[in-house]
Amino acid sequence: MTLVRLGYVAMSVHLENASPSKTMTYTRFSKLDDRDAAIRKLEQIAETNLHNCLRLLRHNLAHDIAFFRLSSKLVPLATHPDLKGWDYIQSVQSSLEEIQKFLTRNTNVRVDFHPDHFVLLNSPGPDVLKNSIKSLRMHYRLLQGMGVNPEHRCVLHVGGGYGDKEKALEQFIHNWAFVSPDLQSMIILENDDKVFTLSDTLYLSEKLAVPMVFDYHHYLANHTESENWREDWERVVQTWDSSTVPVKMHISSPKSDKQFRAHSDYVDSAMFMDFLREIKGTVSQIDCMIEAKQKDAALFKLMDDIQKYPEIEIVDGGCFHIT
DNA sequence: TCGTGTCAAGTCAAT
DNA sequence: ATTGACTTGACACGA
Repeated sequence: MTLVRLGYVAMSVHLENASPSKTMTYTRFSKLDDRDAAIRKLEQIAETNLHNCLRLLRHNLAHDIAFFRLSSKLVPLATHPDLKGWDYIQSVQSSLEEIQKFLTRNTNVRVDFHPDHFVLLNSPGPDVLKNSIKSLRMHYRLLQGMGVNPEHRCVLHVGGGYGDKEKALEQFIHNWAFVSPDLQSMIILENDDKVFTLSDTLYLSEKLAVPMVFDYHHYLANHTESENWREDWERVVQTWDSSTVPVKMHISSPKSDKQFRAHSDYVDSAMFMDFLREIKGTVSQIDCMIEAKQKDAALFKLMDDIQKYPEIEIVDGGCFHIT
């Protein structure tokens, strides 16, 4: 028997006016004459985002959803070079504490981050690496501010291929040494849909002792003939052995045959069931992050779709057993 | 209030 | 060498 919890990404299609990603672009910021007022505006936006984030967590609680990806755009321009010295954490301290209170009361809730795709740890460019580390530091501070243990809370892809995949993998290992241990401990790695397959990512995960997030959709889009995810599944699970959080994976469905890599509105329940039948019993618990255009609506629909299967025993709105 | 264009980021394919 | 696609949500602006 395996306990499965479903989660969704950053924003709700049901909760209105609750964006956690409101922003101000640098172009607009730089056009404002009063810099102090502009920074106060940024702080207001950040507070609104964090407040909406808390509203989303409450919405999730009301629907028994205990797994959630936080937006990486909570604090606009936090890592911009022109805002060096801005103590953005201090400015949103009270909002972070509100979230901390919520998470302290609801210790079963798992939150994590997936930084935008320009956070690249295997880049051969020193500036790209430096900016990536800066962004990771922001994620780390936000987690700390929310009272969340940052360990294994941040999903990254391996990065760019740079025309030589083997070299790019070794570049990751090389660059890893420049990432401080506290940031290293925050990271988990995911196979991607164009360059780094399950095997590639597993290689890094095992070498660097970083848990691996298996993305089934990416696997379908990007794997070699010799690869069969079932053969590697035990190794994926083992990368989580020393973690304090359960095994995590990503679930999504192709938009179409033509746009196979793009995310569909909803998750195909038959495909999901096929997957679950293969892995049931191999782990006691697995958290599945649903990456679908319809966000929480896709989660609700999937819960609804799978209840008809006899091996599924619904626990609550976002959680079930498979036997 | 609706649709269209712009904004950020880095990589990569195309020209 | 430069440009545009890719991706995604939000904002600016004009109708």
